[in-house]
Amino acid sequence: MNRQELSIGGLAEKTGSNVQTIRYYEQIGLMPLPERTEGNQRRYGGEHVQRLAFIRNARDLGFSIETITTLLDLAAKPDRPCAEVIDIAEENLEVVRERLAKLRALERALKHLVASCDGGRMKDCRIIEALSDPRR
Amino acid sequence: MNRQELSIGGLAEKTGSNVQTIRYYEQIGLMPLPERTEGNQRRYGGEHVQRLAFIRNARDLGFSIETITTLLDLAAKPDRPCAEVIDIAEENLEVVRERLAKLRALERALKHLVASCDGGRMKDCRIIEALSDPRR
DNA sequence: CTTGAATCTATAGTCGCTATAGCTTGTAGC
DNA sequence: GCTACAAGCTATAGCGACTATAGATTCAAG
Repeated sequence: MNRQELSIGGLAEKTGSNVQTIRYYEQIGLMPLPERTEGNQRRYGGEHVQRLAFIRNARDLGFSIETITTLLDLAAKPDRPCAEVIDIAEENLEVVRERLAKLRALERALKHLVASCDGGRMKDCRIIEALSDPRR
Repeated sequence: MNRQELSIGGLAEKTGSNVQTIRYYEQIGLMPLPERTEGNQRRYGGEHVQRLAFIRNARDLGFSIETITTLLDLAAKPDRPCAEVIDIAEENLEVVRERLAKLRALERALKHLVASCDGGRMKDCRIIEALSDPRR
């Protein structure tokens, strides 16, 4: 009772994942094939739990699936320098910062838009007007 | 020479859009069907230009296509009160703010992650370690 | 044994686009 | 009128990361 004992639902619960997502990850090769019962049900052990935790942690931090694949490959090589991992994390941080900048600009524009209209009829609506502005 | 005179490429250029996107908008019903030449090419006039400008402006502000459909419907009713438009814009602003909060948290986590590793071997890599933390 | 929940595979959908293949039309230049 | 090339057309599939559903099987509890 310490080998592959988790059903897919059990694994999902343990890692805050979704059953469908786990199947999806298996399909795309991100999660290795698990053992199966005679009834063809998946059974997972500690290594799968760990790997899925890694994946979900990385997803939560905004790493793409492709990047996670790379990170997992790198993590499997204990004697390599971890400079590459640092690079990847830094790139990701940069992307997040760019997204933040864009969202901030968007917030500003929306705030301004909302403030520009004081109610009334649709034909005088400043929001509709602003949205109707010609482009370029 | 002032009726429907713009080709789809012309419309795309005038509104900073993409030909494919315009066709997509037509397919999902967001853009009305235009007139056609004998050779079956689309030809657009001022009303289409205006409508597409509205759509792109709204998309730029993060409104979903569904919401834009609603806004367009509302805009077509000049005597209605524009309270609904204000509500929609405010909701959208709220969504943007939530996304901002999430991204800020993400930036913080990533910043911390990047700072936690000072190079070395993969087996001592603090980033990999952090990603390997158990869930929940 | 029965029942109901969980599991399975296959397939399609979500959101908002974007790309491509193969064919036709339009336009400019000769 | 012919040629060449760009732009147009429809149909279909793909992108990224999931998510849902249908119909069938397995599992576990009573």
